[in-house]
Amino acid sequence: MSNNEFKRGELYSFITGKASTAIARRLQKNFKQNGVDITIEQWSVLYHLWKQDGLSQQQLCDATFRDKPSITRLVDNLEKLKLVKRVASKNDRRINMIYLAPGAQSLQEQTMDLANQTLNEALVGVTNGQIEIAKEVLQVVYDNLK
Amino acid sequence: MSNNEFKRGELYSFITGKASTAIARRLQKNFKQNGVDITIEQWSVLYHLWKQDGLSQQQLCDATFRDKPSITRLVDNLEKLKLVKRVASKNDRRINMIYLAPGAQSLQEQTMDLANQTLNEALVGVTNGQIEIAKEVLQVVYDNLK
DNA sequence: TTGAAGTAGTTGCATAAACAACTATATGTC
DNA sequence: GACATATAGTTGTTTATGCAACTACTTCAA
Repeated sequence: MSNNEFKRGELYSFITGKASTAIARRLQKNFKQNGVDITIEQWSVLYHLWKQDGLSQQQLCDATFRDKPSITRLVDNLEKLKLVKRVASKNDRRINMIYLAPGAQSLQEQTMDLANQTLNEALVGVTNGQIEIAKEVLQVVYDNLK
Repeated sequence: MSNNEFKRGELYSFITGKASTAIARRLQKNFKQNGVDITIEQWSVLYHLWKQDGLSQQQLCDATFRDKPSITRLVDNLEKLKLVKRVASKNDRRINMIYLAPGAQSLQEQTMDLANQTLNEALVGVTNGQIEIAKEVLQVVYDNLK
């Protein structure tokens, strides 16, 4: 028997990810209350483009841990909102490069502040040491399964 | 400035819950490979009914951290699969009590085993002490936001 | 006892996810 | 060069979520 085996009663919250659901909902609410009309999923795509503009859809799949149809449709919706644009690559005509549109620039600072603020609300009463360990565990879980 | 403030680069995985997404996907895959044809969300409802049969839809909302429309539709689908049944309460005619149907009994042991096995795959290389701290942090986050 | 407020559940709509099947383009090998 | 294989992206279908608006029933208070 593995020494990591969970007692049955403890399974549920790990698998269902209640905490990250709660953070995402709170961030969505904070976006809305501040007049930011995008979804968390759309924001997660913009987040990676703010780090590096001009990624292919496949690179966005890898960065956001989503499959290709999901990114196709998120980019569809972000294009409708005029926050990104698709540009066909000249080297490889299969590839769409995704670039931030002017409207997205103004969202960066505001949404990053709201995200930091939301995490601070979430982490009241948690020490930095505990946060480090939790992050480590979640990273190992992710690496074990990916 | 809060001493819990995250550096920007660390925001993303906490908010998007990559680890719990990965666990849920792996469990879904393990269900499928073993011929268990239900979704993780449906399983999460059954999970609570196995702990206590005969819960109202509202109690399922609280237990699974979902809103009422979500539970209405999950119960709709579980009823179609003949895994649960709705029974109108006689005391309070607003309430549907949800009971496990015979087909659900046989799933309990198998899916619980698969869930434990999935968690063990996920937690390879993580110590019990780290798991305890991670669980604590996630619980505090949840309590801070709910 | 009746009218207001609260609670349980449902329905409609928009967004998103997973999976399979598909098109178009590129690459690598004979 | 031609064909097999791989890669990038799209589309269709089913399931699920969040929010708002709604119905039905219950409770509470004047």
